[in-house]
Amino acid sequence: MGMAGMTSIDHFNLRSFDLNLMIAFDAMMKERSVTKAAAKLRIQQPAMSHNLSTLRMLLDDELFIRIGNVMQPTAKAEAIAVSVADILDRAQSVIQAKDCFNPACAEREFKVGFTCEELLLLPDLVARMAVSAPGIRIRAVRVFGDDVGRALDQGDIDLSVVCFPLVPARYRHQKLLNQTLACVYNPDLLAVSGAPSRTEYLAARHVFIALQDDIRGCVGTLIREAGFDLDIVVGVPDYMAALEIAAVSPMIATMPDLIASRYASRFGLAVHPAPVPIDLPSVSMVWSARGESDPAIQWLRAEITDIAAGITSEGRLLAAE
DNA sequence: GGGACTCGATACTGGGTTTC
DNA sequence: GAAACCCAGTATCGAGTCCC
Repeated sequence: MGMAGMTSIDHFNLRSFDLNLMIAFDAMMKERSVTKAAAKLRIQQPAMSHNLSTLRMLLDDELFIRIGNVMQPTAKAEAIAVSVADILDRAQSVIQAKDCFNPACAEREFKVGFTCEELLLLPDLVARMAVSAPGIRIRAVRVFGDDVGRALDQGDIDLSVVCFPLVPARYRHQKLLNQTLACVYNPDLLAVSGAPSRTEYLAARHVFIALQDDIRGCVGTLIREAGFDLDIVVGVPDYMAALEIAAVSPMIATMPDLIASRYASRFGLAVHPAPVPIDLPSVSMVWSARGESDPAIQWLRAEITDIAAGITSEGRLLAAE
């Protein structure tokens, strides 16, 4: 055994350290299974097991402990995981750096996760690409909560645009847009003149965006937590459906002001600030260390940031009221 | 409780590469 | 060119879990 006597990290240097072990470690952190990590790296399970045992010897730590069917990382594994992922991302970017990203001639598909903000940013992004980056394709993916981090880790998405405030510290993030709460309704169907009073708002029937199980959705839940009990009749999975329902029914649709001010006029709907004191979380962009160093993703981030800045500078219909 | 199944670890082997 | 070494493969075992 060539490494006989090499029992701790004190006894090796980078010259003797197989950097593939870092890839193995990273795969274990992401898959939490020797078999799955092996499949991910396209090697057999014993080879992966051997990699793990080598890592255990070199780092003088169990690194992963089997608990049930899951290989749980130890405190030491957790402590070094972010640094290892960062090193691998940087190495990848160095290797890819010679292919300097040129959007005008690049052929690439980006996978972008959205919780529900694609209507705000995607149309402008696609319009820009049609002119300046015709070889770029965008695949929008629906993501929620913890799925964002998982999808970023596994490379299922290149970056994500989210509207919830909790972003794990290991990911980079940037605030794109502040938003307030708006309500829209068809003035021909709902007996409200001008901006609805709080009494009128609370007395109305409502349609909300409900992306998951609860008919109230995130916004409806915020409103209830603020002490307002609304008669929510319909929960729909997208803004366009809510707008269409509000257009043909005597109902109020409540949604972020940026969506409302952009799309309500197409349905002949009146737009006003929602008369409930709710602070909506801002819209943020989240990406991993890979997105930090990948020139292509850097370009995409810059495009999205620029579009968001344009939306902000256009002025806020509701803020002006 | 016991059998079936899953999954990780270990022993051994063979192919490819490196070193002398 | 032969020996040493490295790496990943197969075969097998044991521990844990699931399900009847």
